[in-house]
Amino acid sequence: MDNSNSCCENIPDCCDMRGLLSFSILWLLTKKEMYGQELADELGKMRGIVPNAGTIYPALSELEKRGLVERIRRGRKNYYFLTETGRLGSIEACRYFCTVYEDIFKEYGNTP
Amino acid sequence: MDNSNSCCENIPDCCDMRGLLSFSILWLLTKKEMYGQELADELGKMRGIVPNAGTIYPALSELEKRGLVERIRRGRKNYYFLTETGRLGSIEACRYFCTVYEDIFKEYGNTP
DNA sequence: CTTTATTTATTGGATGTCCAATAATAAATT
DNA sequence: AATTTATTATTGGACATCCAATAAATAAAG
Repeated sequence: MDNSNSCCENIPDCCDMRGLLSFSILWLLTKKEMYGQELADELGKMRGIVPNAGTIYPALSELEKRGLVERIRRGRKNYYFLTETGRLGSIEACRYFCTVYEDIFKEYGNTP
Repeated sequence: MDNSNSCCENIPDCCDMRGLLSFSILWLLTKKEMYGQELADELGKMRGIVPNAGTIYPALSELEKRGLVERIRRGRKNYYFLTETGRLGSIEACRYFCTVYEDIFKEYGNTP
């Protein structure tokens, strides 16, 4: 089984890169509605590791509980999509995120 | 007391923005060596919240234990600086970070 | 020398993220 | 109908990050 990451360089082992899961989910959902596994796969493309079911479903439930996402069932899939609160919240969070890590991106990002 | 953040917009409440503390510390230490409170203040400038002593000192101890930072005492201050491993690790982590969140930065970052 | 301020440090509790393991449900296939 | 596959879901344990509260050690100020 190929465990290499299609998207990014090796995952660093020098420090913990956990966090920002809910943030990333909200951002992905600004692009299109997705069901659980689809979201997990997209997160895998971003980060190089596909989050486990025990990681993603509790996060989705929490976001739903907070009124940031809703779901609709189609066949056996639960499609998640942003509420208006979730969409506004994601924009706010993305702006904050970019301000916080701006300098790191200027230094290491590929800005063509 | 002015608790407003000098650097960034309001901290979002839609999702958890925790994580990446050790990553941020390592990055700050690529700029200059710093003592604990100085690091906490710099993190405050970045993120809008100054991390508590109970947050930052355990993180520094862990980084030291892993051989990523060392410290030298001057007066009552412990100055932390990167080891060679820490410097290389930080670069690796920054590259990974920028790849993972590239699209968010393209969308929300201020790229003049 | 005594007091004050700075800096470092620890404890305890909360929460989010992480995985492995297990299971339940529902659609598709045989 | 029975089996297989896809998808959702939960449990339990680990760890990083977060704060409030408390304290100790050291330098500076009086």
